[in-house]
Amino acid sequence: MPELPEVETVRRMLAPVVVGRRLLGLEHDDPARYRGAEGAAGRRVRALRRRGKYLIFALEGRLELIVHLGMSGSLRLDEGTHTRVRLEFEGATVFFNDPRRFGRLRAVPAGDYRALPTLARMGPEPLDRGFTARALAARLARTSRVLKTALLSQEPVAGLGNIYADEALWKARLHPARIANALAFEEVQRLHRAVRGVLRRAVDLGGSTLGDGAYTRPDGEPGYFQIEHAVYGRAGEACPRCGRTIERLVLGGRSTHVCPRCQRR
DNA sequence: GCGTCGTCCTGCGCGC
DNA sequence: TGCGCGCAGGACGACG
Repeated sequence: MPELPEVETVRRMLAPVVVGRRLLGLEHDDPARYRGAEGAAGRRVRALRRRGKYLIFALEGRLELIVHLGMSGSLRLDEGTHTRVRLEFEGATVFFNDPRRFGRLRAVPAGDYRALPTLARMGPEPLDRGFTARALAARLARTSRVLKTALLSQEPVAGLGNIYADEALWKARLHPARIANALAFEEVQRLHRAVRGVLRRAVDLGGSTLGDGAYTRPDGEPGYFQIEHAVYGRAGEACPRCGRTIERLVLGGRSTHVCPRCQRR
């Protein structure tokens, strides 16, 4: 499923194709789901940005086309079997492929994210220089949720989904059911390092491509970070750090993977 | 204001 | 082989 590394990979590949080009039109057959996205048509793309898991087409006239890939969405340069939206640019067509229809497209005035509360409340970009352990600690201190749920909310830090939250917590040796505002600063520092390390490495490898959800890059090629997953999707296998069997539990309704020895409550 | 839970949607794997 | 069921997942609105 597309999280920060996958969305960043898409952004890097798509930017040379669309930036500077005019979005001529936008075709879809689901007005309820993609309502308002047509307002983006006719405008030139000034930049293609990413904020957390959101792709932001910055258009002329201070408008933004916001794309969230949901759990199964991809932006492709070839038509797939589940194309939901066709974005016609000058000289190129981009296909929004989304089997499970969890993805969203929306045109909004630049910076006006009232209709997108998660984007409006989004925490700092983890790979930015300004993202420090202190900043993470301050945001974790605001909530009494368990760590896993807190991280998935996008509020302590942007861009983590189920895969990278599990991987980062394992790397930081923190149990996902720990209470966010009860961490020692030294533990927050470990989490801060782990989040950045995991995401940087995943961006370098083009993200994760798993059988289910089947994220691919715009050119149809897979990412390779799944080969390095330590715990996600590996219940029953040996922890790569200590050899203990990895367990699967459910937190906040999401499957969660832990090493019971490395990650103590 | 905060946290939790149900809902959206569809492909896939499993059991019968 | 074929059918039906349950699960997976991110964001968001409803509710307590």
